[in-house]
Amino acid sequence: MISLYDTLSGEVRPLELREPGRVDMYVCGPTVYDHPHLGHARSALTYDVLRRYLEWRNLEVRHVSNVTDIDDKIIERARREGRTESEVAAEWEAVYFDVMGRLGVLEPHERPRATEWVDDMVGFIGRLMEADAAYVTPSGVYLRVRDVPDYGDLVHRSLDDLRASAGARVEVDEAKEDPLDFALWKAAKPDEPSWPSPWGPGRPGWHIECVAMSLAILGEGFDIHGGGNDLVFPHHTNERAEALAAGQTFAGHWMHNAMLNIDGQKMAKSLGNYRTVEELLLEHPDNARAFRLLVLQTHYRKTMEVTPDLLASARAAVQRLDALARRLKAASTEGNAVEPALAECVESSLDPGPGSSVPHGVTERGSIVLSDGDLEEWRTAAEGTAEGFSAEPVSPRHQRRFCAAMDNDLRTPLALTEVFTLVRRANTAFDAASPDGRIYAAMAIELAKSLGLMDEGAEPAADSGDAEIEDLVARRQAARDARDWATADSLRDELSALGVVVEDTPNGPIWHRA
RNA sequence: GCGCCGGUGCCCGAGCGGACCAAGGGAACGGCCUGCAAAGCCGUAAAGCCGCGGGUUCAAAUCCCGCCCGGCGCUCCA
Repeated sequence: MISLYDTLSGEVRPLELREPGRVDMYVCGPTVYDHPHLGHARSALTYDVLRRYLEWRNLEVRHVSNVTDIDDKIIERARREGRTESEVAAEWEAVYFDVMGRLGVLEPHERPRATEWVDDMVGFIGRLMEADAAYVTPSGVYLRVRDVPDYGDLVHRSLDDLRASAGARVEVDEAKEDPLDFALWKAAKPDEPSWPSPWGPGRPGWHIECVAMSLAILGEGFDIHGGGNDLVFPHHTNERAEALAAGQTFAGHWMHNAMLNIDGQKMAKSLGNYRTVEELLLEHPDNARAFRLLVLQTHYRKTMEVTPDLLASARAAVQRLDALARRLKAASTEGNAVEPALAECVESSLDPGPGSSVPHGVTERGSIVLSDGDLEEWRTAAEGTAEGFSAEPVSPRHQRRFCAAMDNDLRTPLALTEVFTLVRRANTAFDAASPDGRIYAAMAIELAKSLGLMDEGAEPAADSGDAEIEDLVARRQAARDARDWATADSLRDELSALGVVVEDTPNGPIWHRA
């Protein structure tokens, strides 16, 4: 049973799926006109982790995320650069997905572009007009907010309250019936791209695209609608109003991630502490995973801090995971992956309890290296019957706690606790030359993978320098065997000059790039 | 002004009524391991009793009231 905080009801509620076994989620994506910043990254990572976890629990996820490729900012940039809006949007859309990909964010299954769905939006507005929920003014088509039942429910504010602050910052269009009414369709202005409509040429208002596309692609009552918490009002409130006014059932669950602070202050261009993801990635090769870890170490509904120190600390933690992965690899005799069997073990300890509507288990994952014997041992160990093993039932217990934490509104900081506890147990067991080491290590890595913390096709594949390095490592080992420390140390210096770190283990030396 | 969210050790950050837990990560220091390292493990005491002041309770970091401080939102915004 997986529960998530629902902004609308204001409480953590079980995720009731429209269709058992499948989760349909729509997440508000970027407006593509500039470099993606760390805030975009946090948001994308939040939903990436949700998706990965749901999939890891064997749910089929359909993840849709829009690309807003027409709006004021894009028009402005296009004008400034003397290009077309679609050129600007195409450029930044490519940058966005490239950057997110480098952060390990899985691509949404569908990423509809607003400009390709204008017909649907026009159709949707047409239905609102027919229902007399909207009206036309010289500047466009507006939704009549006062007729929408429970308009302010998502922000938990009354209509009067909202009305009181409406216009406080933005000039109110006198033609509107009510200051809260918002544009569904903006009448074309000179030199702006426009599309035809029954109300004259123009372009869609901000909110209509998400309603039209989410309902068209996922259908009524889809499971989760997500985005940053700055979208709760007005964006999501207005999307919801449009859907309600059209008589359509909208999202079942509203999910919002919190913002982030840089060096203790909100990140803003005006404060000069605006950080792009590209800068982050350039700074250090491990920053992609370090940032993900940082995101995971803070609950998604809480403002997170980003400072150079925190990033460095997260990098150290990530390296700890990598070190364990190397240890596991070195300790595994033959590289025969027996993945499905391990998955079975994992699944056996994932029992969500009676009455759960959520299927459980794990999807197939590659690259955990264990022998068949290990698995058998693990299984019996889990039953607490095998001699020489103490891993039981500790390992499954950590996993259960991990799932319990994740199931309870994605408490990733708590879930990580289990991962790192497993890491320590694994290392302790390895130190003691206990067979438990591989079990703990495999489990720790499996859990880390479910959060996207371990690179998928892990093995970076031998590159050209490897033969040379292997040779140096071997010669150093030979020198050590001959107790020729001077030679051994100078060879280690050579390796370190190549950016290679050697670690001596009971199973012989292993090395990795720093 | 209205609404919301936080204030826990050197830093980040769990815990949200009692137990194994004030978790986990990072930093620092000491020790073990090591030919030396790296990695790893172990330990760190009397000023962390959980922003401050009251209250509820047999029992509160956890609930209630007030106050102080910080952050965010109120149609640009992840």
